[in-house]
Amino acid sequence: MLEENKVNHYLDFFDLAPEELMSLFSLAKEKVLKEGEIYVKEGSTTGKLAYIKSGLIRCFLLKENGEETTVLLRWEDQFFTAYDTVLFNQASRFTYQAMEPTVLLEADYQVFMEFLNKNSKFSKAKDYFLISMLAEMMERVESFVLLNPEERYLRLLKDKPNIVQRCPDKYIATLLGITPVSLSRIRKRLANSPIAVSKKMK
Amino acid sequence: MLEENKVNHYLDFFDLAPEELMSLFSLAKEKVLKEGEIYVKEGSTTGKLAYIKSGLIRCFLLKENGEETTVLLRWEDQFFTAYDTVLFNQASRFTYQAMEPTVLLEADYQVFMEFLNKNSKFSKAKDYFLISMLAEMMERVESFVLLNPEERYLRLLKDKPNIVQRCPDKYIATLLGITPVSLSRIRKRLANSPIAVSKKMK
DNA sequence: GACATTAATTAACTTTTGTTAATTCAGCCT
DNA sequence: AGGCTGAATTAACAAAAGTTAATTAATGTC
Repeated sequence: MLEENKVNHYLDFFDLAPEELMSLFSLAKEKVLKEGEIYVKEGSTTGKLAYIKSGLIRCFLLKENGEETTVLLRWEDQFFTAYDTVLFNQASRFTYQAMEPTVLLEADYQVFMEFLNKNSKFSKAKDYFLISMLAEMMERVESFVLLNPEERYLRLLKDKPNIVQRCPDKYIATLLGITPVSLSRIRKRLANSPIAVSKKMK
Repeated sequence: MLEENKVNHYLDFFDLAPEELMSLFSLAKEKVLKEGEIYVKEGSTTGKLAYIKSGLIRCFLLKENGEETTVLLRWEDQFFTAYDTVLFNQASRFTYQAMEPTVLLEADYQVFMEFLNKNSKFSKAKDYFLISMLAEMMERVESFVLLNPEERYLRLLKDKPNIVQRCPDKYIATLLGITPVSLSRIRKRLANSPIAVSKKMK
């Protein structure tokens, strides 16, 4: 289960009765991951939906040359799925790995969605999470078309400082669409001219 | 209204009765845009949802230096909204402009959503369009973290050749996160070594 | 058809990134 | 403490992208 303050937040925010929220949780089972543990491996076809109670999950793709590219990070209070499995019915091209000790609530995607569809009160919650995810992806697309790598890094630092801290730089680099070497150079540039930082942050 | 084949497709795909689909259309009114016409201007606060019957809409942002960056293209059979207005209740940072003669079906976002929520049969359709949009944004994020500009251009050419054709290169360039000058160079490189093209397309 | 306007290309130059490899740094283990 | 491991930094060079401006091509207008 969730902590009491989160439970109350969801009850209030989505206007649910306690029994309704409980019936949702009854569909999910808890899963504990150690730091570094793989949750979904590339090639997997399990259509699970997971809610992150605590921790940090990294979604990455293994390229032909053996290098990893981090595509997505998900953290506490967010949902995630192996999205090409669930949306396109394909084997997952990505691997999902815990970056920290992580606790998930896991349910079958189809079962969960059908359950949500049966009760219209859940539909608001479903929309909320879908739209949150969509908004986040739009913001990311924006950051790619509007900002250069240095500006993207500064924005990420500003918007999600604790996520940057919890994740090695090499993963942050590929998340930003650049190489770890390049990120290191950007960090050096910024350290040498802190004026530039505040100017760009405005 | 829509053409008959599209109507039939939606009736079938979402398992709706003709009256149900009609009741949806009754919420919307048609709007015709000339080529180049502005549909939503930066700073607008109108929370409309639009379905594109035909045509092509460009969503762009005007930067401080006066340059336009194209953030998003939407075309026939897709929905779109001034998303920062609807999702975050802000004045739109973006302008939405018709690239071609365009016909929209337009409805008030809040009214439309409340209507959809009243009938669970519409919920499948709502999810479908939300998830389609999400999937498209995820694919775009992927293309930014996994591909370089040349590869992004080749992929766009491959996946959406007719959209590339219908839109001036300078808008395609900023959509890919690069400058028009750079896109022109990429096109030249590809023209000079067509072998590279087929290799990269594999 | 000549002119005006805008898009696309080319050129010249600067800045940044990618690549590969070497070096330094930091955490961890026994 | 010493040594191992992987992350981060640095270096050196090649390749690509940004910037500004000039040139060419394409399109529409009178």
